[in-house]
Amino acid sequence: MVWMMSTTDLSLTSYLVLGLLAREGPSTPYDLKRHVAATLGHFWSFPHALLYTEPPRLVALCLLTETAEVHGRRRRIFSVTTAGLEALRAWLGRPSQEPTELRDAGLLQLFFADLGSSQAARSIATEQLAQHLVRLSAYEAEERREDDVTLPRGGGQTVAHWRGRTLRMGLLYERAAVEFWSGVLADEDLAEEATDRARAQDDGARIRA
Amino acid sequence: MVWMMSTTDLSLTSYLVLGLLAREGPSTPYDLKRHVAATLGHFWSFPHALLYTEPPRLVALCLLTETAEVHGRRRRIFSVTTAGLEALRAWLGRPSQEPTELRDAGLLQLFFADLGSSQAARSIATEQLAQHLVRLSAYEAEERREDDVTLPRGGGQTVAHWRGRTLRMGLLYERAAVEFWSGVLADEDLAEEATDRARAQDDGARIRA
DNA sequence: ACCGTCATGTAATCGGTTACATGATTCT
DNA sequence: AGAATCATGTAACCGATTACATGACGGT
Repeated sequence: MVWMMSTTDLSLTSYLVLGLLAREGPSTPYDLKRHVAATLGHFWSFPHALLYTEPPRLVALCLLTETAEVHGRRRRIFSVTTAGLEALRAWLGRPSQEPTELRDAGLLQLFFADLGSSQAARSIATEQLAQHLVRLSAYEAEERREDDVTLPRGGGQTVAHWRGRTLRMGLLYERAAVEFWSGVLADEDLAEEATDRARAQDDGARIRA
Repeated sequence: MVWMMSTTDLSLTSYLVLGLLAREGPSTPYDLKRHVAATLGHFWSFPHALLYTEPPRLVALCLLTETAEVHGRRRRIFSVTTAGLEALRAWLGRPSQEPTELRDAGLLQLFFADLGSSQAARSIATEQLAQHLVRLSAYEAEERREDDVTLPRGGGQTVAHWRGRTLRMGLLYERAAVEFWSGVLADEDLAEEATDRARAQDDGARIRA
């Protein structure tokens, strides 16, 4: 078999678009946007502009085709071509080895908290903990809803499995985050107690002197 | 107090550079690179080129100063200015609300695994699990080393706390990831068993017919 | 002296983000 | 009819990634 040109291999965004179109069939960028928002979008931001600009790129590579609507909202509808499907499958056949990219502004702030005010770490951790708790409970609510829909089917968990999985990864991450930030807060409390004690002792010494 | 121009607020990379310089004192981009590699770099990639191009940007904003070395390797040494420190502190005083960005190629592949071969999910999960196990044990080893260094000091955990923290977040994340991917593999095993059983039954029926 | 790796930097490209802008629908 | 939101798109900027390229240093 002749080896396919690697088409300067595609970005993860490309595969996202390719995959969604393969699964959902012909869609508009707005459709893509909604699907993303409901799944990966929870912890991996894909600004809507991306989902408008990426498909045309893929059309240029012959991995998609475009159908323009004539009246009403002249939206652009995209579909995968055979080549597109092939590219997607080829990618799926090569398990990725790239490490996870975990970018978190709060974590960066905590990392430098010692350079800020004495309360910096505490306030950062408080904020982060609050945020993660909110997201965690949102996920848990979504999970319950999902269960309600899925369980009645009984047995075969073949349908909408992918959806539950991103949900589950999000859940596990948020739990880890909550644990982490709680730990930070606890540490801070300990540290504060310690300095309080030290100060008290110091004051005592000063008074005695 | 007159409110500082927001200096078209800075990117996270800017704060990384600002913070490292504030903590470590005057450094070359290469110094920065090493510090990053030993801490955040584990799960947040900062290509070295960034650490060479970002400081000049900050110099232009008067947040850093540059000292050029004359002979030997004419390296560029950067230091924070008072304005730089101020910007850093101001940022630390505003706890971030941006959500975590969790970008993972493996997760994306899993999300679309149903569109690939029947073995796709399994091989993706196997690969990911292996990767995460490696990183997890690397973190654990590093944690032990860290403890060896830290514990003897006894009492006050004021030193090198930041380092342990990124380590800890990495650890918790990797544990979550290992749990996740193990779960995926288990699911796949169940699913395969089910289809095997179904096929066996089917074969049986065919033979009896 | 040579080789390998460490160290240092620059340039070009390209994808992602922000910002802008406007057209449809729906609801009141 | 008007407001609000949904839906749709474009363009410019800028940061990040890649690739290239070379200089110093340490060991043999």
